[in-house]
Amino acid sequence: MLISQLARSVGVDPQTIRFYERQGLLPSPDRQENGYRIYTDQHAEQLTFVRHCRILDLSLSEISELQKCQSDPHQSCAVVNVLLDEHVSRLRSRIIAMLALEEQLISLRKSCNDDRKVRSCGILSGISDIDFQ
Amino acid sequence: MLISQLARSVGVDPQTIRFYERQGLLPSPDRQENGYRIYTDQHAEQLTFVRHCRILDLSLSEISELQKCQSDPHQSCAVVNVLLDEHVSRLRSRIIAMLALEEQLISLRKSCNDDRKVRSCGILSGISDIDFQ
DNA sequence: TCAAAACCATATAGTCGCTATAAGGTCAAT
DNA sequence: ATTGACCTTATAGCGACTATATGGTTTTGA
Repeated sequence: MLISQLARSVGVDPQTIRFYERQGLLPSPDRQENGYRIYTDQHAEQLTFVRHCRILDLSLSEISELQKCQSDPHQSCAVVNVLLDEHVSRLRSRIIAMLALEEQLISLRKSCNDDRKVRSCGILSGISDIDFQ
Repeated sequence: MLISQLARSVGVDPQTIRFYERQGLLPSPDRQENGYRIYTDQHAEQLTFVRHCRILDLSLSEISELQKCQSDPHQSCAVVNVLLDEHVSRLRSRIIAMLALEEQLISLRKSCNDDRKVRSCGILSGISDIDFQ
């Protein structure tokens, strides 16, 4: 399969596939005589794994850690568990921060509901004054 | 006040101040004879405004829009309201996406609670199999 | 008095995960 | 023979900084 076929079947850009290859997330595939990359179903599976990880918002280096684990199936999977636990807890604190942020923004927004002039608009002065502790 | 004093008082890096100046978010201050930037309290206020906006996760170009509004106090503040409304709704959808993500991750994490070997670990296979619709 | 530490300046490169562009080679169909 | 759709590599751009290199200036203290 050529790169654009793989790309279509997984739903990414061909450039992204070459990028993953350069980053070491996908093995370099064999080439045709003309230099074109040829991919197998196994490549498609690996690419799908990477994409699923990205949808879970894992970083490329986290993905590369997981791949190292995959390549040694007798190793303990504690590493995987820890990685995922840390990821969840980072996500959790980002969500909490964003909820607090949303509250701030909504209360700021309430300080100017109607269409007045900037001079008396509560939002701009609110941004200056608000107490971010 | 010199750049590092301003930086300390607002809680940013001096480099960030120079960066904001280059981006047009802060006016170029006067210089001493030796070329050192000298800042006034007004600069400190402007920098604080920028930082507060950044804490609210507004982008630099959104901040620049707000500054344009500030500079014309007789203009209607509808622009400000719209900008904030859009920001809140973007934030809202990011939060919703992240909550969904968290749920995915937590259920994935449950598929391997104990310290087995990678071969039978539910997480790695779960990532490959899970149905992202 | 002289040297080290602590400032200041500019310019440039790196971060992350792509995405876009340029410049060119290959291949099938018209 | 040429068009169009592919393929290749290399390089630059995004956003919001942060780090590094290189050099000038000022202050501190032994």
